[in-house]
Amino acid sequence: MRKNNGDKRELILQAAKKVFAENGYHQSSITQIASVAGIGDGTIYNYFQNKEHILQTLFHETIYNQFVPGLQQALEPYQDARFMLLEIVRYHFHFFQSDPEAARVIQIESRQSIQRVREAMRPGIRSYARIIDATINQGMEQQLFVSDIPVRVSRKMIFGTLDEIVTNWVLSSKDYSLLTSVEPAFRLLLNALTNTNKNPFRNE
Amino acid sequence: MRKNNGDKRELILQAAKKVFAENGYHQSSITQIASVAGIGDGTIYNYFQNKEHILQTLFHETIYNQFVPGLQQALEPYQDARFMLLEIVRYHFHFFQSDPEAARVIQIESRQSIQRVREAMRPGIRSYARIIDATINQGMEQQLFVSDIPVRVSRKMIFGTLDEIVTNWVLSSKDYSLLTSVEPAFRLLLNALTNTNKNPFRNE
Amino acid sequence: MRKNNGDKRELILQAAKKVFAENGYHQSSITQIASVAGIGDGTIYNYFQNKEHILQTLFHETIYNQFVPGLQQALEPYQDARFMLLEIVRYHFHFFQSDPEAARVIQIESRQSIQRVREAMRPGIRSYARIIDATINQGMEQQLFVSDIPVRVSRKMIFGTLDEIVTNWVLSSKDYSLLTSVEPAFRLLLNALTNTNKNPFRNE
Amino acid sequence: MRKNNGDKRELILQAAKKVFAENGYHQSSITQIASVAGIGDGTIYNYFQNKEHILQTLFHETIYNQFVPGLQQALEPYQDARFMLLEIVRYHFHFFQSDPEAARVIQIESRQSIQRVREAMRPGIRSYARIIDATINQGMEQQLFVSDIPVRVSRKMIFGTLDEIVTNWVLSSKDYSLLTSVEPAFRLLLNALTNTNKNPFRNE
DNA sequence: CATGAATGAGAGTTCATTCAT
DNA sequence: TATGAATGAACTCTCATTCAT
Repeated sequence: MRKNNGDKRELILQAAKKVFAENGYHQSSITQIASVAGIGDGTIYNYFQNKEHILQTLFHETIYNQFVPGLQQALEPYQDARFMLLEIVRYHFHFFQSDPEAARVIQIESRQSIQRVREAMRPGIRSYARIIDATINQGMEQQLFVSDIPVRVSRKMIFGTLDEIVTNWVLSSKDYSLLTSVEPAFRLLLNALTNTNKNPFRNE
Repeated sequence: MRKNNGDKRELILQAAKKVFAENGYHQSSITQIASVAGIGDGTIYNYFQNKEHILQTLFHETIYNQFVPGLQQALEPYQDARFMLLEIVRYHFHFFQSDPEAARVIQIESRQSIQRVREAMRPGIRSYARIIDATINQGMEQQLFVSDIPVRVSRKMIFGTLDEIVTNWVLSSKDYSLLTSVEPAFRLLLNALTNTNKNPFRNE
Repeated sequence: MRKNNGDKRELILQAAKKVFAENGYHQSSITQIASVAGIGDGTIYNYFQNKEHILQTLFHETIYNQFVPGLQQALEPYQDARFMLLEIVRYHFHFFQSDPEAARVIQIESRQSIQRVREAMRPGIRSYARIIDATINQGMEQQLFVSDIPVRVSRKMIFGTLDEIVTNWVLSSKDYSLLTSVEPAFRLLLNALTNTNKNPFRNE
Repeated sequence: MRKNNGDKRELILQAAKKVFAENGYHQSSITQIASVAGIGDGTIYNYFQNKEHILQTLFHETIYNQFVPGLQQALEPYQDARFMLLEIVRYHFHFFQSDPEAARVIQIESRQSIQRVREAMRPGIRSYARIIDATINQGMEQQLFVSDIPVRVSRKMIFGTLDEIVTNWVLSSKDYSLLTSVEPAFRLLLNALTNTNKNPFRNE
């Protein structure tokens, strides 16, 4: 049975993920991707408008179609914002650890200054942001989290922290498990969000 | 009297910063940089080995020669780790706010998958990391900061948070001041490092 | 049906031969070659790794694949080393006369100081040298040629003489036939190799 | 005392000889030559019109001003054309052996297909040719040399043979003395010019 | 005369994209 | 739909030559 279109499209995406992860977007050529996919160069253009479009799609499908839905599902069981935060941390690390190539492409290659690539990233990023925001808001409603910090800033802290830890891991030899960072990262973030210090410079 | 090397070299770096910030490294050409600098293409090669070398130098000079020394000086007056943390936050935001082009290049272009570029960044990044680590350690010695979180993780949180906030600002229309984020970001980070949730899931 | 590789490759080689013959290797550009071949610049790189490789191939194909096999065939009928020497002279002049562009490239451009080019020529040159050496040895076995001169030196005389005559012709207006030199050159070389003078400085 | 013009001109020529011999004409840069000469790039243009002109001059001075006069002087004592031929062989090999860098430039680098370079070579070559021709003519008048071969062809044999031997030596590791070739080369050439094979294919 | 920083034309080469098959 | 040879714009980089000092 001949491969259907869906398969071939996916084939190209997987090949591109591999090649981008290995060499970087600008150092990768269409010929390389086609070669890894075992197809002709021209065939790629039946499925993607251009090279840039592959990267856009790769990002969009990974974040918007995989990461975010998976996270939503993973959060469903929880009500307590603290548990939800823990799950976000765990899920984030787990996701990228289980697909290091995707991690590399997302963390490194998508940070291109190409405007169109950034725009393709936006819906996925925004969905993720909304989930984090909802969690923070819920924590505030549950009077578990500080309420005098703009949600936006808290969210950037959460995302920035997770992102930084993953990026460091991606660029390392990856000989340690990302999951060992779940606990300390969670505790830091929970600390940050938990309201107790009225006067930060108190000397009690 | 002839322009000395320092002048011309600096001229090229400034032009490159501008062009890289506007178009991104890979989308920038030597001809563009030369044109902005008001010099001939070939002149650039009297001062830099190649295009990559310009980017490397830009990073190194900005982080290692400007950012880090400035931060060290800014931290000198302080003893209390909490004040030092505040100064780190303030300085970080202030630095990039006052040179948005540098910010763009540092925040975005540094995410290159070119190994040599990453390596050129390393000394600067590591110096910065050492300063943050020293601050955290000092806070722990002063029994101000929690001591049961690996310094490495705390540092990544701090850096990741600041980085994320700056990146968002850089990619935005920049119509708000980064300095408005000093307070909330500091409070979050201080909370993270000072709060103690012995039992994070307690329901008191 | 699409042109096959052989055609396009040959097309490029012929164009390069023409252009190199006219301007010399270093004064020839890829664009000129492509233009003469009636193809795009980039196409050349589908068949040759780089400009140097074209020159190497040109040498190799001309000497190793054309000149030497043709000479071997031409020598087959002969047993007497003197007839073989005559045929070498005749064939050498005939070959280059019938392809003056090849002659020019071989005679002039081969004097490149580029090591890789020299190395590409070696197999062809060595094959030719072996044929000449075999002829000389045969003449000595047949007691027709002097046996107290190193074969190596005799071969250099033969090759040097033919080469010099061709080079002069190539650089001239080529308004005379190389073949007029067959007889005198042959007679000189045969004289040189024929053993009769015991005392070179005799005054008989 | 400051170096006078003659010195500096000579300095440049010597530097160029060295650099050309080492890297080849096209692979050598003005900057390299200036550097070896210990002067500024621009200074070279006070003494030579351009890079090509240096090569032309180098050739001209070496052959026309050094090689040829030296040969004329070396030939003076001799009357017998055979001794003159011997001296030509000896002198030719001696000259290039004692200045291998000159040899390399003359044998290899001057064989460029640049028309103007070839033209600059002509007077020197022609002078040398005239000396060889005179020697051959003298030998014929003295009834020592065969008179039924065009002088032009004999001269090409002589020059081609010597040239080929020197070229091979230049391109070799030069671990043998060129002078070992004096005797066999001379004997071959003398044979060529003196033997008489009225019927070359006789079976006596 | 001497300098060497500045120049810019021109080189070789790459590679995303097209399109005839 | 699949192909991959062909393309040529665009790139980085070199270096002979100039000229203000």
